[in-house]
Amino acid sequence: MRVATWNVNSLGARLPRVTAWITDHRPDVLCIQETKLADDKFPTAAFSELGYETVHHGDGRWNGVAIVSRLGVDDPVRGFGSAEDDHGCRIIAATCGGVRVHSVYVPNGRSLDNEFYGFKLEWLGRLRTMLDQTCQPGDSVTICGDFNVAPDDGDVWDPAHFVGMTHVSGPERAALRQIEAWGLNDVFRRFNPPGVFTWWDYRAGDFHQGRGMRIDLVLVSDDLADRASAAFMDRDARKGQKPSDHAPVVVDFADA
DNA sequence: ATGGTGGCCCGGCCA
Repeated sequence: MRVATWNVNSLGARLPRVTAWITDHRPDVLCIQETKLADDKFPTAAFSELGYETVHHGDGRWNGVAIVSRLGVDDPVRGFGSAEDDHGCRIIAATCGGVRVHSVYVPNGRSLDNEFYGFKLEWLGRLRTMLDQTCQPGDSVTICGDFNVAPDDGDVWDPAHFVGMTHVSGPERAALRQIEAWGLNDVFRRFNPPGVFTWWDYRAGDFHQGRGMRIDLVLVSDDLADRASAAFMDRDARKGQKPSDHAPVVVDFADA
């Protein structure tokens, strides 16, 4: 099974690149973030033509998350599955080939003194609570998406540059560890050294200068972690005309 | 350097 995650920064602007990428890499499941589409504008047909089913959770201009799967999209849940607001369509779940898949777009947080930083920490806490309430230890589970947190200093181009900023702060990293402590593994690092990034600011030539961060993660339960056979970031997808500012992350699993 | 670029959709927000 091949699982991928990609923050496309507007599926409307990126659809040709996304369908071409799917054709080239044939993921079984692709989690998409920042579709920036309302549900009624989601390009279902473009994916069904490629053999994929989809579920989407979006209300228009901001955020929006989707799961694209050729292993089914059973029991979809939009948002946190409760009355709690997910702060603008930032999480969707579905079961794909027996694996409970979550596509997440964690709030950015803006800055440590901004109220949105508090929302970010709350949101990460709610993600852990949702796991406790909807998944059982022993289930096959993955949470894929743009976490807007770099797990450790090897995941940013210059730790000194980020002192006092979001994405690297202690509380964010602690909240991420609390999610992993449910029983999830950041398997990418097993196959890649520090300094392999997934996001580069559009500005100032950051991509070409190597000034990036690894904030797009594929977290998997122990059974999946045991079967992980490869993990890579597709740098080519960040190149060329009209790229997203994120590259896709791909993890392969041997059959059970 | 409070810059820079890109997406939304047309003035300003968001990343």
